[in-house]
Amino acid sequence: MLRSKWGQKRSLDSRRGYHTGDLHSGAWTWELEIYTYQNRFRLVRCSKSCRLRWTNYLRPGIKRGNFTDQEEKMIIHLQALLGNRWAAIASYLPQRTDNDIKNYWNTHLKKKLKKLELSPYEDPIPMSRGQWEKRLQTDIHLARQALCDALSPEKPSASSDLSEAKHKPVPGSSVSSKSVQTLTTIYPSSTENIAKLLKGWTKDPAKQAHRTVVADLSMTDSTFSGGGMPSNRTEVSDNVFESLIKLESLDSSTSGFSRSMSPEISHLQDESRLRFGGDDQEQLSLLLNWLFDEAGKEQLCDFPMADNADSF
DNA sequence: AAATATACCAACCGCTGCTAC
DNA sequence: CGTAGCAGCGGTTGGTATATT
Repeated sequence: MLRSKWGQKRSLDSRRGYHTGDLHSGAWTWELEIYTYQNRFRLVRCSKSCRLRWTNYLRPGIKRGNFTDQEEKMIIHLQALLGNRWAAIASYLPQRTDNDIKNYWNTHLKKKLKKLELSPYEDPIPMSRGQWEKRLQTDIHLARQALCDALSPEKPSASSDLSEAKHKPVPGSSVSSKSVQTLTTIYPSSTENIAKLLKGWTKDPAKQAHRTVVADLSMTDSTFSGGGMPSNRTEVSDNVFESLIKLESLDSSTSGFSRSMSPEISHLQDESRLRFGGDDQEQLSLLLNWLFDEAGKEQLCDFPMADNADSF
């Protein structure tokens, strides 16, 4: 029988005398696999299939098997922040492929969350989906506010709101006064990250902006449909910032998360810390222009998410 | 033991963006 | 500027293993 797929299971491969693991450990080339399959089954794979096979299955360093609790939490958290952007989520789990994460989400986590209707943060006290969404939005609000303050030169008392927040923890929010302090400490590096990320954008703002729109339009969020998640360009861009901030916040609180953080992000952080050692305001002003002028239809500081959160 | 249902996940499909020409 | 080729992404499919009846 001519199989239409590479061989579904490792055990099946083994029964055929074909061990992907052997290829891993040896001097593997994907040409070898093409050769093997073509001679064994007389199949001709297109380059796309081969690339996919490589990136999702054969690439060295891919971790297989069950997801750990830590990984599971990260996926849930990142999915909430980034939506179904599996590639982006996978960048924070270097050993897992986007396909793996996507499958795991669709087959396990969706059901799990639906069944339990609990907070993905796994607080000691179970929380309903609505409560969890409210808390998430409040967290995002605080992070957004922090970013706004950090970026706004016209607001000398930049952290006033935040200082207030320190004294008045938002009910239901997981951002305690302690974590707010964490946010305070992570402003600079977050700003730097954003400026760094925008570095590419500044090369061709129109294109990058278009990409963002396209990316957002193609984004669907089954979990949070109608839950106040991003629905336009500005918000989705903000979401990236929020995720950065949030992730850094987590970084401060969970070393495991820090360890598994995307090497790219880590690199950006390191590099930007060096770059922004002085008064490199150019990047910052570009960022501000982008945030407040071009995308000024919806001001960053309007905090629409907060309004939504209040409506719960 | 056989039939059926369910779970899992590698691979497929269609789309978009980038690059080279 | 238009086009072809390629890479990457996310949704979906369908083959297989396992559980249940």
